[in-house]
Amino acid sequence: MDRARPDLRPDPSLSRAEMEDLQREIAAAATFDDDHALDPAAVAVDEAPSLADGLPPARDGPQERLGTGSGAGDDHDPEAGAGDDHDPDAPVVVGIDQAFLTDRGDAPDAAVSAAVAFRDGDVIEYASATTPLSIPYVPGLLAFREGDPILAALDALAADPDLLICDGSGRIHFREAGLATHVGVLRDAPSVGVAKNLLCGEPDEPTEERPEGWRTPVRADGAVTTAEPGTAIGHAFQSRQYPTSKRVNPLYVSPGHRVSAETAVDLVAALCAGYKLPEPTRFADAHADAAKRDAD
DNA sequence: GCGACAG
DNA sequence: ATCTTGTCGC
Repeated sequence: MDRARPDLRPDPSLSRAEMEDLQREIAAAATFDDDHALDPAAVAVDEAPSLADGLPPARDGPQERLGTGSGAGDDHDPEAGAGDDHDPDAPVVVGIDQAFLTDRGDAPDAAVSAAVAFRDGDVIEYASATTPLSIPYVPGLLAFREGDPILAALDALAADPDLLICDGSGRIHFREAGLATHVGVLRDAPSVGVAKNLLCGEPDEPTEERPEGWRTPVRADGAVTTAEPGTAIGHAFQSRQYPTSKRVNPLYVSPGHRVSAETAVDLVAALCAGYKLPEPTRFADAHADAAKRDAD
């Protein structure tokens, strides 16, 4: 069945009031439960792949990738020709991140979106797309600035995502409709939001100086207008910590769509392999930067 | 009116 | 997010 909702696209030309109304529709269409039995153990990344040798060539030429409806984007397959895939039936996890092109004279600012697909701990595909930006960043309305660019990168990806890891909030949002939730509902794909800063809500416990692996629920506060105060909407998660130097801040993980707050953190924990960011996000971040550098 | 606010 | 070298610590 096709439950994707392309009609709920985060159109940047909407008025602020219309954007907020659309987010309430997104939240209503979203589900913050585990309908999709995604087992964290099935997507776990045990050993962090090397960022150095994992990235695609600086400049991608025409791609002979079949399967995706073509796109305005460049992609690359690092394993082409080298058949060392492990479990071809394991779930595909896609990390997404953006880099930005600004102050380019006449050219408008643009977002360089990267999507990197992982399966059974290995990178199986890279894709990216450059999209002009029409509106500025406004707290709470991030999906209207980065949504279309993200969808363009996903369109350039041949792999079919079983889980999307977005950079930003999901349910931890004023109307429970953050970037991860918006993208997840549009594609009807399980999604999780991973943010480096807390948008709203209140952690159950102080987050300072916590050991690696520590987590605490983030509950709705007065800023979350669509949920009863106290509702668990995500978690603060200490994904990495140095033995001596105590400086790493926790990640703020929340459900995007079709995943519970508990499973969302479990999935992110399983996707972390020694670095602060989960591997799919770490690779998407690096690929977006590389694609940006190569922009002419 | 003031504060708070993902990327 | 972005502008950016060195530098402290494991």
